[in-house]
Amino acid sequence: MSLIKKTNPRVISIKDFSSCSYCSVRRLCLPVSVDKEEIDIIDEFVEDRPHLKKSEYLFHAGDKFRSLYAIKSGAVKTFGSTRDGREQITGFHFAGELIGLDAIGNNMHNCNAVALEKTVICTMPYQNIEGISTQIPSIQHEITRLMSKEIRNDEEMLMAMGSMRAEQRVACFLFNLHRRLSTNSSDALSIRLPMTREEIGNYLGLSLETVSRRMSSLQEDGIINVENRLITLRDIEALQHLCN
Amino acid sequence: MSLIKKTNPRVISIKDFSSCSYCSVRRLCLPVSVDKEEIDIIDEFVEDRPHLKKSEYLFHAGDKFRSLYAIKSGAVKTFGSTRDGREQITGFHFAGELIGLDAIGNNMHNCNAVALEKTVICTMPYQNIEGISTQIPSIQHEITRLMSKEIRNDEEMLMAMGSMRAEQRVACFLFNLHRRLSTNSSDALSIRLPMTREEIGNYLGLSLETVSRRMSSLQEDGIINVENRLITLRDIEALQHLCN
DNA sequence: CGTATTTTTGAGCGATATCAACGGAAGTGG
DNA sequence: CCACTTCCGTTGATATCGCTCAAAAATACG
Repeated sequence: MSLIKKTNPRVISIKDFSSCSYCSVRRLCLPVSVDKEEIDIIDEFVEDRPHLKKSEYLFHAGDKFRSLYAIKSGAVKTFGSTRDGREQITGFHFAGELIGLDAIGNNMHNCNAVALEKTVICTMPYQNIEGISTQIPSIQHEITRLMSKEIRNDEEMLMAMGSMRAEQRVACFLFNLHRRLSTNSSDALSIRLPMTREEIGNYLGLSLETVSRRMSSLQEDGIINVENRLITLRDIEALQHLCN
Repeated sequence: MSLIKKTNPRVISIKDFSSCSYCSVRRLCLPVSVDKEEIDIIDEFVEDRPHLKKSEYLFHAGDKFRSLYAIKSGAVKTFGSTRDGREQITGFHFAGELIGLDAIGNNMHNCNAVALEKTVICTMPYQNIEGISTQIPSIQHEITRLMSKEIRNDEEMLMAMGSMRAEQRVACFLFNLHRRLSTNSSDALSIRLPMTREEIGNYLGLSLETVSRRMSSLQEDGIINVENRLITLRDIEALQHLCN
């Protein structure tokens, strides 16, 4: 491939810009601990990169598990449905994050995944991943690491839900977003929320009104600025302190 | 090993009764999808089987991650500490269940694990597991499956915490125990709780008084019987219905 | 048998949910 | 680009669930 690149850079550059090598979130994604040549192998097993519009489903609960999905850009929510029809959001996911790991266990997706905004997805068929793992052992290790991290995240969230009051939950939620959206090069001091207050409340176990009220009080305390969906962090120390 | 067994059965039988082959929870544990000869290999990498008394630690948060632990008998709680010193329980674990999976990611235990009663543990050094995975590929797959299952569990719990009222949470908690403690051969209609009301409340995000009250009301409704720590399920249908 | 721990039950209070109304933003179709 | 509609966010008033405090009963433990 790199050979072709030299001889015909114009055509190839189109593929390149969607490839892992040129992906802006590569350092957060599966090929994190993989060297240059190996990325091409990973690239090959990325099946396609569908563009989702807002509210489009990536997968439904009950779907057969075929692939893991990496978010190239945009944002996704995952949620289950209670029998009485209401949805319960279990996570928000951003660029560089992998979803579908919870489906490996029983070969079936256990939640729904919906784009919160225009989103680009890298589809990675799990069979290919398992095959590739023999060639690149670090991939298996990386998957294990990511799963372990997800368990940790969920359990952190459980701890929060068990012991925190509304204001703490909201603060914790925002601080968590801050951490996840910050990169080596930039601190995410302004966050444009891709989800509604209702979705935040659903996720945090609060009513949408309480989310709104607690955001207002965090603003009054000079910790954040709220301007519709644009949240500006004014005192990160204080925010972090609320999270313990 | 099976050779020695024939020549000197008396000595070996002692080892056997603690070995995986003879373990009563084998079908729930790591060697679930492994055939006879392979079990001996697994047996070999089980380092030791410490007996924990009530309140003894299996590991502390911050400990270097060395091993996964399977519970042979007894019960364990895992919990983290908030900065203000209180503990937040993230899970209860019973015979046949594996703990420590969340530590693989950052090579460090992220929570504490304490025996709730007399408990026997199988210590499985992770290095050995990784090594053995090349010999028994199904082991790696099994670990992945178990991690995925834990993610699913945690997310189910998150859904519960986000949307359920106190009575539902308690009902859900009991039904979950029922499922986990039931085996092919027996339905766990009577459950002897190894944890206090306070620990249940901590786990469910409720006060110990509320746990007690909601158990009483479930009893009044004829759904369960409460006799100190012995819970008898009288109407499992109704219990399950509350969980939704 | 006595002490400590755990559990139950009651009373009052506080945090958060629910209900309601309004204003603003965003999307839609002309 | 504007008018219309729908969705979203804020704020206020009231209701309710679950917490805290308190005390006593039941159980476990040495």
